[in-house]
Amino acid sequence: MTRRATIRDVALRAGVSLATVSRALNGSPLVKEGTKRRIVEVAEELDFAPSLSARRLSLGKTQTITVVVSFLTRPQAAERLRGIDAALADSEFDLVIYNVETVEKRNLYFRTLPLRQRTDGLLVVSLPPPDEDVLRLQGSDVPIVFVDAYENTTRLPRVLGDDVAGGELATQHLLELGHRRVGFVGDAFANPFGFTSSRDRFEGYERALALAGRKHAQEDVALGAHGRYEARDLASHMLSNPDRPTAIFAASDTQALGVLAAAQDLGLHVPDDLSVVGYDDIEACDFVGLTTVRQHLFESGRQGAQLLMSEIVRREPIPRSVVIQPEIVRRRTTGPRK
Amino acid sequence: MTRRATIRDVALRAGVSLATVSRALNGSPLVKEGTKRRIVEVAEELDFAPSLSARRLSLGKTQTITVVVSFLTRPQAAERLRGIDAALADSEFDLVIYNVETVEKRNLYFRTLPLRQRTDGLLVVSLPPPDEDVLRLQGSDVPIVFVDAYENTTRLPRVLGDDVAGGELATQHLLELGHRRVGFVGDAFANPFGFTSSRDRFEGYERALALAGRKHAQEDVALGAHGRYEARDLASHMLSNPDRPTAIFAASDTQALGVLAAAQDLGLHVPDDLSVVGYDDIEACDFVGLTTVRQHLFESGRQGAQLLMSEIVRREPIPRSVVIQPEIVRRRTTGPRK
DNA sequence: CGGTTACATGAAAGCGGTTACATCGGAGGG
DNA sequence: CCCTCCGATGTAACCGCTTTCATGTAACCG
Repeated sequence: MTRRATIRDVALRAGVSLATVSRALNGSPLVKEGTKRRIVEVAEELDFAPSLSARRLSLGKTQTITVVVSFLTRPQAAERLRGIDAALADSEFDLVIYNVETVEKRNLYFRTLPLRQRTDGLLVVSLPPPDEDVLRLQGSDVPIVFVDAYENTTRLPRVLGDDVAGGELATQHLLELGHRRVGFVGDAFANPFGFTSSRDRFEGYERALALAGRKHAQEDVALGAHGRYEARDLASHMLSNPDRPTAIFAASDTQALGVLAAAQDLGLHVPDDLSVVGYDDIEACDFVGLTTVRQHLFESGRQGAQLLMSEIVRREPIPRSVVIQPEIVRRRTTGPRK
Repeated sequence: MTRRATIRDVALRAGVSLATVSRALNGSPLVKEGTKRRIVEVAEELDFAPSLSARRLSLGKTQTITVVVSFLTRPQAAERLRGIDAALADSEFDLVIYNVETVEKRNLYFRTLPLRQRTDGLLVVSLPPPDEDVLRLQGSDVPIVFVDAYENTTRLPRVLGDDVAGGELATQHLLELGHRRVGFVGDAFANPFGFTSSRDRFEGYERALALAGRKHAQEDVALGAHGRYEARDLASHMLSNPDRPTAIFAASDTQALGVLAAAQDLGLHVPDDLSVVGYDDIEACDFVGLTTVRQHLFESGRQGAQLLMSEIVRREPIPRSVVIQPEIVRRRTTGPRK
């Protein structure tokens, strides 16, 4: 077993030509039944497997879908990836992954990946393109779909959650429970990647307040770096004030968990002294009992992948934006204002 | 911009031959500095990018590492994947991913993926090969490394955690705290994928008990399907007995979280009434305060990928088994027996 | 000043498939 | 009975790159 069999070897052994073998193995109707059988037999005997590289070169297709995802290990990313995998699992496409955790990597990938020579389609997850690449991406000959990337993707095909609506939902829920002062803990709006979810969720928060004829107090909004510990510190500060909000909406579950930790530190009982709502509905919510806004993560990945496939395979025009509506999931961290 | 430029176009425009362009672009020292500059210039003008398929076919390499991973969305898997990505990020290899959640998929992948024509190397994560494939894998011409797969990989290169030692560590920790009756909640030992972690951790548990001159009571061991809810039910039952263990070692963090839920249901205070130790050290442990056994997930992925790379690139003989030792992480769910 | 040598470049043969086009034998029609 | 046409197969070009081997040139040497 020194060298893998090629289509040539099969042809020789089966006593037919290359072309016939290729046709037979690709199920062309032009090959007589008997010949086909013989060829398949020989192919198995020789343990033949076609070279993907050769096939791809010849076909002029890469048979590959490239996924560029930011912060692969965040639970959201993994869940979306599974949705993508589900959509691709029974297709002929291979799934190639690039993980982005730095701006440099992002820039590099946006410059080098959207090429016909590299991939048949690009799926970009949770990563808005940098300004300088937008135009090129619009004119790209490679189909691209963005999932969970709002900024700079207006004229590109994308699947989005409605963060504003989600923020409104969360805040509304708290207001309905009778809370008058609702705090907000989120990411700083400006960030190197151009993530907008915190900003948009905040917008929904403001809108809900406005609809109730309210406005947030300056000190009820705390923004900082993403992360549980950072959120805990922010919340600690906010809650130490004796004149504090009775509810907090956090821009992500991770941050909501930080808020919960802060409450615990301060001896505040949840939900009696403080109600908390998060965002995303990651797995941890369930066992912590965190009320949150559910994005349909798996679904967003699946739909993104399907959009991309239909564009690639059927050359269908892509609807510009698919929006997936969030929903509120009530658990144990929210209750009526006491 | 109807057709992407090929190396031919560059050659033509630069007034040199194909060969020279290829050499120039691949940094061969054989090309005169001036020529090289001109070629690079023209290449940029034409926005040239080499076809990967053609390159791969010509080189006879796929420049691809294939990762087969079970249950991609489990936090462990994602973290390991990140380790793999880290090791590969600056290499020339693309990362192709196959997610396995059914036995059928597993069988399919083990049969079709380990081929020179498909990939330069295979990294199998948390998925022991089925019996019938072991021999073929041993004789495979594609370098393969297993990560976190014990069964059927004895004669294959692999990176393993020491589950027995981990189980012993966890149990020892509880014994040192003065607990006399330590329960075990884990997965059924038999399962379609051949996972062995629960069994091995149990073995460590027994060993620690034996070293302390103890033996577990029949009713202190509960096995069932993996999952938080399943574990909660098992623990509920075990803890309802008035004559119950004062500590429980769970075979995974997920299950430990179930045990905690059961304790809460029964009004048992942790750690005063019950100590709980998990396994894995997933992210949730930190905010729940769960004492656990840390496997070095990121590290295991990284080392697996590196092993594979060195085998591929330098044709180094692979050390058979790399074992990564677990360590105990003390948090708030364990305390002295009261 | 002719011959060797080192260096830069070109020509062409792959890599392993797919497929347009040519070919050939036999069935059907006039 | 010959011509046409069709279905099955073969031939060869091509996909775009790498690399061996040949070639030309200029520098170097005795």
